[in-house]
Amino acid sequence: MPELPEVEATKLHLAQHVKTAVIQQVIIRCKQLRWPIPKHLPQTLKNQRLQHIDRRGKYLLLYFETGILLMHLGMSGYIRLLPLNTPFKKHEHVDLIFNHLILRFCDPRRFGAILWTIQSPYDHALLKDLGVEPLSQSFNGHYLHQASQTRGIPIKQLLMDHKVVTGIGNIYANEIAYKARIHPLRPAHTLHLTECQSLATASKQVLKKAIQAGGTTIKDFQINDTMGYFQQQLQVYGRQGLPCPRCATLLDHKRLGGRITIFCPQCQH
DNA sequence: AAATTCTCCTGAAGGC
DNA sequence: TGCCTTCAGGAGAATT
Repeated sequence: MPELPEVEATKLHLAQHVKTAVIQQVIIRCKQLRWPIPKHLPQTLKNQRLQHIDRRGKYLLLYFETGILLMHLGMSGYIRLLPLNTPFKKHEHVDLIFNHLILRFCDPRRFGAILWTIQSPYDHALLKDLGVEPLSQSFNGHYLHQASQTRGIPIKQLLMDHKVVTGIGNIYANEIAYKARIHPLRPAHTLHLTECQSLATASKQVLKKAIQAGGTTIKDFQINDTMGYFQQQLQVYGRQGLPCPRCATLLDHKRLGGRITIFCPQCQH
């Protein structure tokens, strides 16, 4: 599912192929995503040039001349760039048709979003309370330690709290805790500064590596809903009951707020 | 304020 | 073979 690395890879992909392109037409085949897609979008976007593409957390920001298109991929969303006149399939809900290709938004489970805003996007209700970017310098051991002090939830859930640090979902939270050798169920306020530093460092390493893997995949236009960009590199996610790659102890798992949490009972403390 | 639960949706997987 | 039921998950909204 798309987390920060997949969204970042998508952003780079779009920047490479559709930046400065002009929209010819917008087709909405299904408008009911997480929220309804604004009805006026085809009319508003027609003939507008895509000026800039950005990312905040898991949100893609497409800057046009009169406003910004906010896109979120939810948990099953993906974007494909296709030749003009490519027939659509099931779940391919929206086409932004440029003069040289189609930007096609697909999302089987429809937890994604496509919204339009004319205000500063960082003042938008969905973005204004987001925490720091995990790859920025602001995200470090001190910051995480500070944020942990008042929280009793498991540290893994804190890593997934987008008001603290944005863009980390279930898969990468598991991977990060594993890499840092921190037990994901540890109450946040029990973590020492050095442990928070390990988590911050591990976060950057895991996410950067995943972005590279995603970028490689996307370059070949292989992007689709079944291919995991980072799947080959996952150490714990989806591997419950299998041996820990570090010490061969069988990986344990627990449900945490509805999310599967996998860890090595031996080498994560 | 912080934590928990509910909600949207579909496809895959498992049980009988 | 086929029809259930369960689950997975992002994250805002509603509750506790």
